[in-house]
Formats: sequence, structure tokens, C-alpha cells
Amino acid sequence: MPTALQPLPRSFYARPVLQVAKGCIGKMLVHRSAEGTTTGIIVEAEAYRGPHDAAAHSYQGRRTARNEVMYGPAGFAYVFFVYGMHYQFNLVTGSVEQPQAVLIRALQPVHGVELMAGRRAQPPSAVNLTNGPGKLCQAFAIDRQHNAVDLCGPTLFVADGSPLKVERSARIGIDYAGDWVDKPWRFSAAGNAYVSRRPGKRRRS
DNA sequence: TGAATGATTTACT
DNA sequence: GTAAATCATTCAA
Repeated sequence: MPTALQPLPRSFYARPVLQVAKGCIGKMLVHRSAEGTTTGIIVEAEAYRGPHDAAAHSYQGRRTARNEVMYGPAGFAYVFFVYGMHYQFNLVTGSVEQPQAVLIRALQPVHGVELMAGRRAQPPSAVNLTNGPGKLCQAFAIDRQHNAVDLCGPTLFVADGSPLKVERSARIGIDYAGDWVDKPWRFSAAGNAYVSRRPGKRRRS
């Protein structure tokens, strides 16, 4: 069991969002649930820069009940529901009144693979378990209960991992955001099979 | 009170 | 390649 895994200090999150997003690659995401513990290496993340980012929920200072947690202190989880069927898991970064967050887009499963497979209704050998933001939430059993959870607590947190080679590319799934689509604010582990989409080519319409 | 839409996934043509 | 599934949140009235 990964007893050595401990939450990263809040200072890890209390930095500019792009630094945190890049720093996440190669780190471990850990969720201790009643069913068991699941962990995975973060291989893909995207930065959402708040008021200056048309793709962010907090664009132009929009502040609602949903994104309120992004305006709080760093090191908390921002979990929300989209498309009527999928959750997205984010790490709140920056500081109070800076609505920035890092979207975790893909993981490489490490511990609890069979538990993930069961939740996903897939074989444990599938590379399909956690290679997408909605998929990893299902595999890790992350849902609205985890919104505003303290990532420095014992249940759901990021722990240190091995450094990986990081690639930058444009973000995904935000075609509605105009010029911001081209911003290279997506970070992924170079050559990792669990990255949701290959960097280099942008999604075409 | 009602209508539109989305930080996606999956299946189908 | 395109489209459907499906509902909380958001915005307009």
C-alpha cells in the first residue's frame, strides 16, 4: 500500500496557475474511499486562468454558486458536472480572489486498478480507464461531494511523484472560447499512452 | 418560470 | 466523420 504518499503542502498550489499545471505532471493523485484506495500519475492537465480566460467559468469575474470555490484559497478541489453525465476535477490555485484552477485531464493508473475497472465497467487492462477528464472522475469515484474538499486533507490529494518530460499544447474542448483556443495552456507527459489526445494536432471542426 | 448550453464520452454512419 | 445522451447551471423574461 502506498503508505508513504502524503499530500503536497498548500504552498504547491499557491502559485501561478501555469506553474502548478506544469508541476502537476508526474505527480500522484490519491483518493482514499470506503471501497479502497486508488492512485494514478497525472499525465495531462490544463490551466484555466480566470478573469482573463474566455474558456474559464470565472471569465470576466463571473462569480456564481458553482465556481465560488475558485475564489477561495488554493489547495481545494473544484468539481463540477457537465453534459448531464460527466464530472470534471480541478485543483484551485493562486490565492484568495484569484479564480484560477488546473483541470486534471488524464491519469496513468497505479493502485486500485481493479476498483477503477469495476467503476468504469471495463477490463483492468484497458487504457481507457482514466484517459479523459470525465473518465478519471468515474474511475476515482469523484463526484459533487468532493467539491471544495481540502486537498491537504487525508481523503483526496496530490502527492509527490517522479518528474516526467512535459509537453505544452493547446487546450481541448473549448472551441467556443475564440482566440483563447490557441493558448498553449495544456500540459502533458511526453509519449505517455494515457494522455487523452496526442499533442501537436489541434482538434479540428 | 422557462430555455439554452456545456472544461465529454460513446456509439453509430 | 457526425450525433445523441442527459441535467445542473446560467441567463433571459
